Amino acid sequence: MNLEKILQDHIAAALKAEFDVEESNIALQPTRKDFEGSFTFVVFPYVKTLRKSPVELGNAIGNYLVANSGVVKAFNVVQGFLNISIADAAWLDMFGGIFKDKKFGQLANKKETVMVEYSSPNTNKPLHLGHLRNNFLGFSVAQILSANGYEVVKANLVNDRGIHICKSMLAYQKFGNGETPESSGLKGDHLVGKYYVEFDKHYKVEIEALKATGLSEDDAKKQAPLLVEAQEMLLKWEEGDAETLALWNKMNDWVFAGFNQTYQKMGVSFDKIYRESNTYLLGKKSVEEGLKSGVFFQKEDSSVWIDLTDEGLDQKLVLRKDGTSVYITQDIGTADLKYNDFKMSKSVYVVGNEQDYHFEVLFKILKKLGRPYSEGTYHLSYGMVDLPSGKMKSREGTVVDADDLMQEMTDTARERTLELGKIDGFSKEEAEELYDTLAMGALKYFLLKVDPKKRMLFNPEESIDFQGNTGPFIQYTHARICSILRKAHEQGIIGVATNYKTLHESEQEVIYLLSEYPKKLADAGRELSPSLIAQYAYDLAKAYNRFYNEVSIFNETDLDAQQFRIAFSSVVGETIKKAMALLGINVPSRM
RNA sequence: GGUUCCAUAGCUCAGCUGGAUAGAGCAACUGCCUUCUAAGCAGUAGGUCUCAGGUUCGAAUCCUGAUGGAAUCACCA
Repeated sequence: MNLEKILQDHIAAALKAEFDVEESNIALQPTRKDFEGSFTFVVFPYVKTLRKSPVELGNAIGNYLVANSGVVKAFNVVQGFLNISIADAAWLDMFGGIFKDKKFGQLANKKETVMVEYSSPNTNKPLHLGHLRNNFLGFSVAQILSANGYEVVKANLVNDRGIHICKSMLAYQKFGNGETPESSGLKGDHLVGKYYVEFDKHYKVEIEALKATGLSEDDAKKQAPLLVEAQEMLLKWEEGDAETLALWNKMNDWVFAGFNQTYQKMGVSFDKIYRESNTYLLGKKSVEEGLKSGVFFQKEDSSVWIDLTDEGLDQKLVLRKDGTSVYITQDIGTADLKYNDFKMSKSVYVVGNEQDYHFEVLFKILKKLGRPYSEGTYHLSYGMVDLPSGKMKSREGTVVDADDLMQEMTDTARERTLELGKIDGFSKEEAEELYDTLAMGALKYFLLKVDPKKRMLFNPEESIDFQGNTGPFIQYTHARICSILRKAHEQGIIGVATNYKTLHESEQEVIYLLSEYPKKLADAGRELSPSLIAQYAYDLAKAYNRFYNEVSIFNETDLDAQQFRIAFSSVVGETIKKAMALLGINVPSRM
């Protein structure tokens, strides 16, 4: 049982015993640094009802705690704030519990399945910085939910068909000259992306030419031969035309090979891949069903709609007049498919906030259709990654490519590491692995430490830091701890938690943070927010570094203190490792 | 124009269901490596929490309005 809970119970008991007040919700907060104490209880709310002064109240509760709780050493009352100091023995007792608990930080099995869908790339261009945020977020949220006791299914719904895919196919057919990843040395996804850009280039020329003949911009866009041809290609694809399918398969294979390489470097993975080429026809049945039950209605031109005006939204099309699907139609069908596959109680869609409206509509439709799983659907809507110049735009060449960025990070990590010159004993492979670990640590931490809901800024002119509130800072702390543990092992010093008596202030602060880990994990799971874990890992590393600087281990003459500090360091190291793993970040044992 | 979201130090970000003198990092400045890894530690400086009202013992946090910014409002996905 943690101290906070013990205190809350005793404060409730104190209120009952001293003032006959029933209070079930006792809110504690960490004591501000400028005051003596660890936890603070605010007594203001009771001043009015009990007609006592804040000081009187604080003293009464404080005295009760010292006399009865068994964990409170002292207290002070400043204005309406009761600051509570915890006895060292109680801290150490709690630490002992954490030290023994091999499964510390793994919450109880919830016996529920959650799906986290993330990544969801288009197979017509390579991944960029925005996708990195998406992938890191999705993977991390999956890890966090898993540690919260859920069975997690990581899903990826790949958008591998549609007019945009045909655009790159067409451009390749016309201008590709049989280029392959092998012949050009270009990664598959980049090669395909090149032809997507190529399409746009020629398309624009055609539009200008048509405009010169007097057509309006809109008409020119619709009538440009390349676009018409792409649309014809899409029809052929849907009809199953062999030649078109062969090209589609070939180019998709290239893209998937490229993506897999990128996913591997990113360190993300999936349990289930859905492809839109297999799901795009789903949902039509649901529309028919909804039409019968009156959830949808049909207009004169026979297109099908849903009226969401009573929900503060608009009317929304769910089936075209020619009977073909729109985006949301297949999403309805895919939602059913996923549920049939996994029967999950929650389904998280990690998709950018530009699609807020889409998901609002989708979830309302699922609810109106009476889907049993609709209550568990959640759009994890994350903010865009902006550049100083604003939004990334592929047409203006301002897109930050994922592969390039990861490579640059690795180069920077190599440079920094070699400058510091601390890895003399490393083999070439070990060194490369370290650069990779540090590079991805810096990048992932940078993207995950920010609240997912908020948009964030990335400045390509400034390299991502390796110092301060960063991934490498936390990784460094872990490496330091490993170094201590190696030395302790050499000297035959064993970690023992029980015999130590008097805590250094920095030790107490770290124990407090350790005890908060399960709560932080639960918070992060509830909020689906890796940033809470990132912040926690930083605070823990920071507090440990202070201890490291102020307290010696190997010069300590008291054996009990020494053994405690070894136990203590190993728990901090393990906790840092676990927290970072929740972010998808590895920690090195030397750097 | 309608809807939704955002605004905290020069810059990038924290700030939990309202609590004390609003916190980190970067950048600037000052100390600390003959001692467990200085990718570290300690310190200085930096704020009208966009603005104006309101709610109350108490507001960066809740409410209203204004200003500035973003997203979205396709028979695109």
